[in-house]
Amino acid sequence: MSVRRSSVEALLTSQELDREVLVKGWVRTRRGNKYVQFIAVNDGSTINNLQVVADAEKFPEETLKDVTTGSCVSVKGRLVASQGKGQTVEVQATEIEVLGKTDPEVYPIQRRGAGQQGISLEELRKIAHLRPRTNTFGAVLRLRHTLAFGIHQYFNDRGFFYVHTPIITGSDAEGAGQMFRVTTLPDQNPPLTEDGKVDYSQDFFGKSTNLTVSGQLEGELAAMALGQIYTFGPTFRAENSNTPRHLAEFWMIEPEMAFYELEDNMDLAEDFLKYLVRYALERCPADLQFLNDTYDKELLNRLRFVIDNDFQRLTYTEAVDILKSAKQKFEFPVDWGTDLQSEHERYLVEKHFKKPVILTNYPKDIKAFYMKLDEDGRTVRAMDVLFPGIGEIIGGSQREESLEKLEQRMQEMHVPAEELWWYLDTRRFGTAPHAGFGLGFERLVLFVTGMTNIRDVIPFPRFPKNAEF
RNA sequence: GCUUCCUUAGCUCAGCCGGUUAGAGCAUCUGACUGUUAAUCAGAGGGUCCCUGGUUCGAGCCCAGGAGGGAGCGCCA
Repeated sequence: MSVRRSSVEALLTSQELDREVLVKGWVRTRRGNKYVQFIAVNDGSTINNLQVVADAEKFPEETLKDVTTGSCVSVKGRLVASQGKGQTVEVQATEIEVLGKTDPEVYPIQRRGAGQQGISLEELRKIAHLRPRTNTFGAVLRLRHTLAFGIHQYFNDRGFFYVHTPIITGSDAEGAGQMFRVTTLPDQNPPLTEDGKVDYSQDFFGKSTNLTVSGQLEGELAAMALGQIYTFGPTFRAENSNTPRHLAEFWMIEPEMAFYELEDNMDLAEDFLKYLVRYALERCPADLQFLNDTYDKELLNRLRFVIDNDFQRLTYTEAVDILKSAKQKFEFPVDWGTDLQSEHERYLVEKHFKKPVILTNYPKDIKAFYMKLDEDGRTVRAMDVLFPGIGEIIGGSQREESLEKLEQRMQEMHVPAEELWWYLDTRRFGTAPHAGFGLGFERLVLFVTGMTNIRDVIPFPRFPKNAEF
């Protein structure tokens, strides 16, 4: 009778010993002597490896020769209590088949030796197709999955509906940055209009189209019918941003809620982030422990701290006062009316309050047209959630529900109202107070994994001058 | 886009004031060892010193330009 394949995770946590098992995975290391060989096998189900023990005499020399770091093997054997000290169980192999060989002279991911640093994260970026086979990227990708799943879990449990907003958009008025053009017109000699410009009326959609920079405007449409919704999809920014916190292609979560005001929005954002951190701690303890031990000894403490403490809430105006009376000297001056610099945000989060901060009620001139004006007419009901190390993780606001005020803001900020006639219709027909925010998914993964470069928390990062793989 | 730093073996890095044939650890290969744990021990192979040009009797090292990468800043999530 044939034995079903077990995952490494299932075998390592199994209470049923002394039974026949089948396991398949990739070889991390092999060591031993001419009599006994130890093969560390990993199949991605867990960060931990399964130790396969092979009596060298029972296997042809050619077989064991091909069991090299990076090769793929299928092993049948007996799951037994380990005689060695490093693990509780191991597999005594009876059959080993090499499913895929690896030339160790060429395979770039080799184990590192004692006291060695090993391959760097920068080097691994050049081999992004193989880096999931490392402990680090296995841990990061499992955490990424877990967080994505947790997001759906959170919203589904609370009656939010998942809405798919378009990835190709016909409006370039969203104002969230440079966009990538989508076209099927030929690169050579595209059709031109009479005044010599490219004639997009002959393009696929009959107009100029781009990749989305945000699903928010469409999300608002859905919220004004379904009540509370969220989007979770890819987002594209053609900005030439060269930092460890920006990608040209990233994933964003954008909840939008009818009848929510700014306070409700903040409550949701804070509860949501705490839920996700807790979710990751509960589901991925081994991966987080590895990241904590390997990269950042404060990671687990920081995650627990976020769960256990209220976020500090204050207005932009209060923040400016704190910064102005701060003893620290800033490279850029603090002035009411100008946007805060990274150094200012970092001071508030990392030095002054030493906890996540929610800044609200920014001056209207530095925020988007759709944010609701405060009574005083100077500020808007915006909120930014600032986290240590990564800065703005969430940006959101209560939306302007008054048609007249919204139209006036659009005029002031030169947003073409005719292009957004459909957006304005929500204010024209049964408008309601509503609010929402955007969470950068990779920034969340950055925070939870303790990685320091956003290019290391997405499988295949897209950034200026880089679209390999 | 701006500022700044970096680029030497598969990887992580040394390389003196510009001076013969460019080094180490790990990895890889060969051998030894009957239970290893980032195995150990012995040996071997492995280099377009990022590219182009210049200065010099002589350049890994100095100069100029270019490419790639990191970090900081801007833009933002």
